[in-house]
Amino acid sequence: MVSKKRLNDNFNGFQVPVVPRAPRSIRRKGRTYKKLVEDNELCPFELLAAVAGKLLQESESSACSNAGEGKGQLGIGQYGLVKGQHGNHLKSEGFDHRSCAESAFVPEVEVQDCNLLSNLEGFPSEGNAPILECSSVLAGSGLLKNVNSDIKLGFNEVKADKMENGPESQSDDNKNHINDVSVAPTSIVKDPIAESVNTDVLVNADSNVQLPLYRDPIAGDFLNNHWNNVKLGNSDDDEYSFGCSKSSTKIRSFRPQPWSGNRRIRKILASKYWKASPKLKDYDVYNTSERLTSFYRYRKNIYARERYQRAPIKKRKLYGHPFTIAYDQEASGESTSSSPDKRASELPATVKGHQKVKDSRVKFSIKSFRVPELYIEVPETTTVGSLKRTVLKAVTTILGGGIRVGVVLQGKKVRDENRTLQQAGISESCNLDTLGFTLEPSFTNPSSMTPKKLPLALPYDADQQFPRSPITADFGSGISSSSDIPVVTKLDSSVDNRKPISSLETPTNELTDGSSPDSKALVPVDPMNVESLALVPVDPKHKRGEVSQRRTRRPFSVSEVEALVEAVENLGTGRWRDVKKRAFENADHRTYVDLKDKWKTLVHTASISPQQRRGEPVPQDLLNRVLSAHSYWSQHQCKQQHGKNSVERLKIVDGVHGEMVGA
DNA sequence: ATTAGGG
DNA sequence: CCCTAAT
Repeated sequence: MVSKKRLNDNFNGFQVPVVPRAPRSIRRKGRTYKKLVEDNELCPFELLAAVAGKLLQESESSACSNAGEGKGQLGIGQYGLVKGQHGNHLKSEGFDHRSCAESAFVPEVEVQDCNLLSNLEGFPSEGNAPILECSSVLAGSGLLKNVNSDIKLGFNEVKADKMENGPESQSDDNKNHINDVSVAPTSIVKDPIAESVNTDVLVNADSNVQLPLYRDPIAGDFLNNHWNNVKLGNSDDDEYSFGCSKSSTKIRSFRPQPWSGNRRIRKILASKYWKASPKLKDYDVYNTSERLTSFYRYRKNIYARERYQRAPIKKRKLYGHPFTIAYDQEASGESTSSSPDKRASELPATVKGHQKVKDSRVKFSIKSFRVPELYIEVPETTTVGSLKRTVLKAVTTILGGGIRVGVVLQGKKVRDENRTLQQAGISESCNLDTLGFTLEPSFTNPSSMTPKKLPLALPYDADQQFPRSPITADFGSGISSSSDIPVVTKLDSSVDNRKPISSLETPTNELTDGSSPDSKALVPVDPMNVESLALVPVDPKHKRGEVSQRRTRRPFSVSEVEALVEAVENLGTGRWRDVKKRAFENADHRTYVDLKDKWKTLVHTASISPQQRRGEPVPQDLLNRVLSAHSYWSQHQCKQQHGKNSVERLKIVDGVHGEMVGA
């Protein structure tokens, strides 16, 4: 928690977030879900994955940073796969307009500890601010070994706003590199269609975006310490696939912005945030992401709305095999209690700097990251290239909003960042194969089932320039979509304004409650912590290897509440399954139990004074309806009788409160 | 698989 | 939201 706070503070406005993760929820999902699942396939965006990987590295490095700076690089693959609507498998085929991209895959990225990294690359440990560089990685290509501290993110087209935060004290000045991430949409250059999947080359961008991430250079002692690595390969795609919702099929949302592949934006991050915690221990991935966040934050232009979806039925299965893990090392398994000394001895070169290093290092090779579901909507006439750009934009938007990395073990999110890997069950003995990482936007709106809200507008920088290359032509169509701009407007004034906006602005706090936990999602392997942790008996609750995680909190939106109220008015309480079917058929993350619980809370909320209510305010009229319906159904033991009659009666009730009418 | 309730 | 018990 502490950390959480810390983070928030740092970020200034960024909230933490809600994490959109794949909902584990699925406790019971009806066939409906299955259907969805089937329909949806994963579409990987490598970018995100790459970024995520980067982040991870970074975070690690940052952790290390205290001691020294680590460098990590991320590679970003460019191509994302999009599935056809029906296609089940990921294919690299061209996409349909409507296809939903569920996830992006990233080539494997190997993340090494900072330490390792630092060692490897030798960047000067001192002084430089590490930067994350994301280079593109081709699929298949494997690991990035290099770790440089720089991350580069290039956004094509995006204009760079310059965000500069002054380099913080940290110093980075020059040192901090700005990251350029270049994600070049390959497509741009090439024929869109053809490229679909494979293409991508990374573009180098000259680009521009730089993110200086990091903190002061610190001694690299730290680095030295760890050597053991466990590799974890992630293979899952699905685990969290965010499905497209069935109904929607379409992707909603982003305003397409065309951009040229070449352009890049540069931004500077404030170094401040990048600082790593002084101690290695705490260091969490989060920081990294946050840093990024701050970095991007400025680009408010674009909003991507995300929905998190769940992979319904399969969820569990998926969870089961998200990762492939290879063990490099010996130690991890033992880690639990092994004595430090012993380990140390085991690790050769290892520990120079730290004495503590007892545990072995865990090396993670992340093949892909699951990205939250993105909804984008473009005209059918748009080109593939444009689509790609749109997707990219959406992705970058998300990134801009701040990305967080979540760790999922056996389908459960590991939220406690303070937990050691061992405690979390991430060790050889445990189920490494069930380990997964997710990228989570920091700001997200829980999607509601309501479509109307869904559309997101992405405000974008008007000024952005788009190259006028041949490609540009393509854009044209895409751009046309940009006509959607209005959408943006819509967003602002949208009905729900509160929601979307709030989501952005409101940070984390609220959402966080339940969900924020992510902030601690990644547990860096910290030798020191390990030790200390080792002393502590493992929490009985968590079996080794398994971390139980609560579902992410997804506050009901007003529209959802409205739908719920409506359904209950008509169906009565006690028929949650029906309510679910009737009003939340497409909301995979809302189980009937959730609806029941929500109703319970609504009744309570309606009973208390407005001052005592928390969270997103529910319109009083809705609350009145809640009370009316509750009252009504309490009197009419409805359970058995509902049906038509109910409607009538309700109306009567309404009269009383005057609200019922709705639908 | 649902429902009801407590935590 | 989770968990459990009872259906």
